[in-house]
Amino acid sequence: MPKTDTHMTMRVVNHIRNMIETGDLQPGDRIPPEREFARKLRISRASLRTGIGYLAAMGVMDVRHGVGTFVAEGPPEIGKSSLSLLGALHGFQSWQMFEARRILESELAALAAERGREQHFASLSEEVAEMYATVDNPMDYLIHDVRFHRVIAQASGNPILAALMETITSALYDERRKTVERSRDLKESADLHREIYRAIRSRNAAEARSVMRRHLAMAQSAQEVETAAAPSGSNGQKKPRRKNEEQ
Amino acid sequence: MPKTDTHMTMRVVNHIRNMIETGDLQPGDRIPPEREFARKLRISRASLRTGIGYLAAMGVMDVRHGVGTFVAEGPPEIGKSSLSLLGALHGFQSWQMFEARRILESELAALAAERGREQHFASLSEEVAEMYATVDNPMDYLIHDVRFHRVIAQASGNPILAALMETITSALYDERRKTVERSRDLKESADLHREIYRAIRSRNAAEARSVMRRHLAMAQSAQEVETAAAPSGSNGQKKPRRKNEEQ
DNA sequence: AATCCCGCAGAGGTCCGACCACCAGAATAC
DNA sequence: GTATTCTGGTGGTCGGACCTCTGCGGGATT
Repeated sequence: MPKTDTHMTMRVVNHIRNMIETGDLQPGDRIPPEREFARKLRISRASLRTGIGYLAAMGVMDVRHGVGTFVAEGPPEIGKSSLSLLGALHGFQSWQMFEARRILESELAALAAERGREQHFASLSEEVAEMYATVDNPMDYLIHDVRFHRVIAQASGNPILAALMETITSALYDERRKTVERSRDLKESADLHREIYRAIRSRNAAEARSVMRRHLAMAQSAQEVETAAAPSGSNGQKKPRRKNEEQ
Repeated sequence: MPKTDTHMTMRVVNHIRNMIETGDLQPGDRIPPEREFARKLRISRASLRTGIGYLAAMGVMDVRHGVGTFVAEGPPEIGKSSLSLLGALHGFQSWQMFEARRILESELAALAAERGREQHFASLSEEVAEMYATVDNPMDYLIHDVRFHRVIAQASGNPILAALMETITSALYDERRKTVERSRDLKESADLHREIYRAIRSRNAAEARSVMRRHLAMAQSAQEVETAAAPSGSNGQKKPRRKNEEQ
């Protein structure tokens, strides 16, 4: 992709990329209004917009109608929405997502045990408490469940891994939301989370990794059962016709 | 962000997403010409283009000037170029990328040992041979190095993990290309690759994982040395907070 | 004086219609 | 027969008109 040339869109992308790399632009900063910026870059507003659109699609820019265009803030997100699209496109299977998640999160938990700080432990503890408090309300439970895992990702001290995890998790989330109402063993799930929390807090990386693995394996089978019980097959897989393939 | 709402761009994205999910569109298929498609969707060509641009940025569509617009083919790629951008934006550090890579690839190697097929083993063997043949030509060596790892990803049987790995790898690749010329211990590197290959072929998952870890740890320190020897610091962190000015 | 509401200004969103650049295959020239 | 040119179709860029949304300030209301 190292073509600085033609393609207005790349010109815009590279220009902004430059501004970011030199520090002229930082997260939260606002870029000039489209009309003005376009004039400054000597390109049409339309072209500028395609470039901005490109960056926005990647989550690097945040465009707010009627307000302005900003450099994305907050935790980095990688192609969040794209995974589900790619999934539909290439027929990703549910077990593959779980496998990926299992690998990422178990290591994330181990890292969190090694590097986590008091503030993270506090958040984890709080989320666990909330989970116990909402075992009878799957919807609310799910929220704290997600947050718990997100805190672990932060505690790992590796934003890249955290971003990758978020990518997978958000793809699984929609699915999960549809079936969570049928969940039964939330108490058991909460217990496991508590175990994970304890392992991390006591800085026992191996234990944290192991329990996390167990938790996700259980979550996977639970999810499969709940999905199977669902009326219409909502996802998973379809094998229509493929033409030729291979690589 | 599952809103069918206004926003022409989302209308387009959802429409195409639908066509993909129902199987009307498959990898390699071509969508109608912009003018025609826009008419069919009752929107302007500009809006259609915005939506297509969005999908193209995520790697779901492949737009070819003068030819047409196609659904992406080949192995899925997640926000490939985005990671380096996000990296610049959030100050990802080199060690974080290596850590992520180490975690992903070691597990990938283990999976490959469990699920790899004869055809994968053959490719791996071939790449190893090529590596030995190019120990004196870093540039060429690098090509086979990358391919070797890619074959392992394929052999793992999990396209999601493969895509995640590709995301990280491509971000490291640029960096690598700049310093590879100074590499010295390619022979040693080739030996390690050979070890990995053997472990995978003998279906020794634990060994594959372990050697891969060792290999990547070594690659990391080599990279650090080579980078340090470089003239100007190319990455890492920057703190300037200057506004105004530009270009 | 404090509050509420409306309208303005500025930002992004959509559209149109013309024209440019590119690619592939057909028609033509050698 | 091969090389060259032409041509039709497709994406890419342009600019400039008009719409919609948001934030905010000033006037009307209480």
